[in-house]
Amino acid sequence: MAASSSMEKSMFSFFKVNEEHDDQTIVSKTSAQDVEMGQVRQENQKLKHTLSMVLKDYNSLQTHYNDFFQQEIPKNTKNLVTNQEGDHGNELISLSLGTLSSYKQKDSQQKVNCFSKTKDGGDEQELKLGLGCEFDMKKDEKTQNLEPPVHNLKSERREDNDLLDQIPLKKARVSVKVVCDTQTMNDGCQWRKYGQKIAKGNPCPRAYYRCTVSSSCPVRKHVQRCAEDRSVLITTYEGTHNHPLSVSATAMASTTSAAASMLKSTSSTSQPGLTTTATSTSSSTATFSGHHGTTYNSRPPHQYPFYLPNTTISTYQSHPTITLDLTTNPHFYKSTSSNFLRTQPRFSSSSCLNFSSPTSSSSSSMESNYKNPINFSYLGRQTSYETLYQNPSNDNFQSKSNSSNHSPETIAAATKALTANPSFRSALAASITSLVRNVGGGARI
DNA sequence: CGTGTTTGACCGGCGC
DNA sequence: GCGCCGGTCAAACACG
Repeated sequence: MAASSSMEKSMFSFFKVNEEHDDQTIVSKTSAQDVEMGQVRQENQKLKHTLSMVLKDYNSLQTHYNDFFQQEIPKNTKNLVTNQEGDHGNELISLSLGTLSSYKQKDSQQKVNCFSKTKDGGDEQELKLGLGCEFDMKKDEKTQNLEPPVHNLKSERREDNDLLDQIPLKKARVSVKVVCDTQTMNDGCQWRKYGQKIAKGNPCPRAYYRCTVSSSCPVRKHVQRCAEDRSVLITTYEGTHNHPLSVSATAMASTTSAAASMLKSTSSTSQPGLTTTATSTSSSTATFSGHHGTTYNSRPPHQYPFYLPNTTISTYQSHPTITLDLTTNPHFYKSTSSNFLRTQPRFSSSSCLNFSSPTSSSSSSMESNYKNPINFSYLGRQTSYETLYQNPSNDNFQSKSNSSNHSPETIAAATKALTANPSFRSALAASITSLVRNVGGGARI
């Protein structure tokens, strides 16, 4: 016991000493921690300040962005309307954009390439990106002057446009072909069926729908199964939504808008050496096959301002119509990013159309494209090339862009060109929202 | 009862 | 002028 008590004493003294030492240590540590805390607080303040600055910059940029569109779109519209004067039959096409939303895969086992019926409550969130795309479907000579000619062959240009010019064009239509086993594909909009007809040459009835999101919305669509392949659903959109689109509705709006942009460009770009095979009277279609399964009408692919896979431009019943065939699996999308630049000399942001087909479960390449932001970035680069290529004032950059050396100036110039391209904005809206959705796994925008 | 669909009638554009 | 055809209307009907 004695030993134990002495041990206790020594232990006590030990702890006592240690305690005193600890007190001193604690005091010194506390002061050190105070200093450290002060530094952390200062850093925190700095970070807060930085964050507020970033937010401020972001808001400022957003404001400028909105202002830019508010100024740019009416300006373009004004020009186009002016160009329409004295040109009967021309109509202004306007497709407004919102954003994409989360689409849930209906059934991974199901080989259905259409939009899911699943409606996410979060999709009700209304966003307006304001990426309007308004244009004249048939540009006359005045309009042509608005865009710098790619080649100095105006006479040939007139020939090129004959196909479209000879036909008094009505509202443009965008037709989307998807493999879908449901009666209609869910594109996010609310539709009300108002009619059904058996169209000539197709035993399958054509159903007519109108948008019911807004009572005054003029947008129509008709849905019809393909005569050759009943699993293919052909949805044709016409008109402009005059109301904010739900997030989920924007996918198709973006797609159709970008496609319509392609139509615009089609009717305004010089195309030397054109060979057409237009035959019909009320409908005319001059078709050629481009690379990677791309089908264009009237113009060879290397001359086309836009490069859309499996896309057909035609006029039907005096309606310029662009058909997006999402039923096939173009190896366009399988191009590696490096090959992408080398082998696809003329792209446009519109090539991103398939971003808007997120529920594709049958097309792995499309899906991979959808999930791969790299492809998008290259598409964007190609867009910049296209824009600059059409702009003689950017010859300097054009030569730069042809090389593989991408200096900061080059990137800056590309960025400038990108933001100036309405088509890019269209695809950007679709792409960003798709990517965000994809990355976030259903994250809301 | 409100909302959406069905379906025959009707309209307008176009070709002959 | 007539017929064809695409597109729309609107009454009847179905459904929740």
